[in-house]
Amino acid sequence: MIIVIRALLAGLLSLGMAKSQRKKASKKGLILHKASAMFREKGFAATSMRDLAESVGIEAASLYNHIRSKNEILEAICFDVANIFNTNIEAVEASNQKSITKIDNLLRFHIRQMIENYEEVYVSDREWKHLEEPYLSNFQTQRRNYRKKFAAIIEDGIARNEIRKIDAPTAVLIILHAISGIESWHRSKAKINAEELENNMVMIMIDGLRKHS
Amino acid sequence: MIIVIRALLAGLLSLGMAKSQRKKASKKGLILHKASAMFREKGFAATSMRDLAESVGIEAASLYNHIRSKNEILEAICFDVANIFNTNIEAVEASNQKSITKIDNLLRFHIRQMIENYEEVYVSDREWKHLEEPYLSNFQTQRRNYRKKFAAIIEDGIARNEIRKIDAPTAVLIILHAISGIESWHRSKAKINAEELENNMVMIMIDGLRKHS
DNA sequence: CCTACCGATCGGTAGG
DNA sequence: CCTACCGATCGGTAGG
Repeated sequence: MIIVIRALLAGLLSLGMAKSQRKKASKKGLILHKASAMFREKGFAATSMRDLAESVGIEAASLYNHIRSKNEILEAICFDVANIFNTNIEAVEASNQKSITKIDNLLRFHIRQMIENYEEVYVSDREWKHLEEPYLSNFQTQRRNYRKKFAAIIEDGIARNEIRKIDAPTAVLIILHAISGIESWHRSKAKINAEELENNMVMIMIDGLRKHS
Repeated sequence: MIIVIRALLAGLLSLGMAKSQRKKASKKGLILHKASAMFREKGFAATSMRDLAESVGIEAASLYNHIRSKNEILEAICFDVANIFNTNIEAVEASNQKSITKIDNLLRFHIRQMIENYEEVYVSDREWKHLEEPYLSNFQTQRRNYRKKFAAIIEDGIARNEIRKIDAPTAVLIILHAISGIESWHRSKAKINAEELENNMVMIMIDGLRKHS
């Protein structure tokens, strides 16, 4: 239990740190960050340990002084990100806010994570299929639980008459995937800035496209 | 030009056919369909030609009597899907409907394609990064153009006062990614049926989550 | 952290 | 469509 909390805090801290700090913190941290960038760019399966070693600036064999295997790298990335989101949704759940505000908060947290912690969040979202057992099942369970919590908040909002009558799991699906669209924004040199992007996304998701005149 | 039109029609026809028909049509068709399923499940890079051959029921070497290379398979899948969506958006563009109706149509077309033609659409959306030049650049250009056309329809809706004042490219980003969320629905044995899913998605995207009482 | 190297597997070809 | 096989590259280890 203590170990879980420590791992969670470590994850929060390392991902909250500025990039330079995170990199300098340890060689392992540098490896994880370089790996995130390469896994996002080329995919986990298409990234070789030799590719990764080159971007870190050492020989492939030397990587194994810091990590046990290629899969361990993916595990570290995926579970760090999962911990961050789990911690946040628990805080939001526990707060005494209106449902629509809770959703607004979750939305903005997701968007900011996607912008500030881009490579890791992206990899966690798209490459987790390459995890091996028992990590794969563990991750899938966490994912399912997160969505259930999110859906419960929406259901609650419907019951309180703050949110229109929709299928909550479908709404969660849409929201989570919509946010992953920031990937394209991130890559396209952003015509609009991060704040505008966030406000636009929240507005579209919460109030929709149609103008109610 | 004639070749382009033929390829386009062939794509439309083969993807419009029932699965049994498509499979029987040719061994190449069977290979493409099995490849779509495997590329979706494991990713392009993690799928070997030996895996694919086994699922088709022949030896790996025999695949090369029907296709030229592993990459050619990905090209066939990606460009078939791209053609289908390009053809549709051109038809929608040319129609004389209200902007909000055009968007509704595009949304429903995407959702239906994602449901009926799941493996291929998914692969085209997530695995195109593994295309090689010049196909990669060609595909990216088609993608960019599609989004521009979609954004132009939204801009038009804003100008006509049918759509609220939002950043159109951001809206396109959200919409396209939101729809790819159907992947999760598809895999999760659907608590709600396809029609309900479609209506829920359209309602959420067009009118938002918040209830305007 | 490196050199040297392992067995396994990859995409693909030759020849029938 | 198969058997037999190619060179290249993979993740990872031994030993220093």
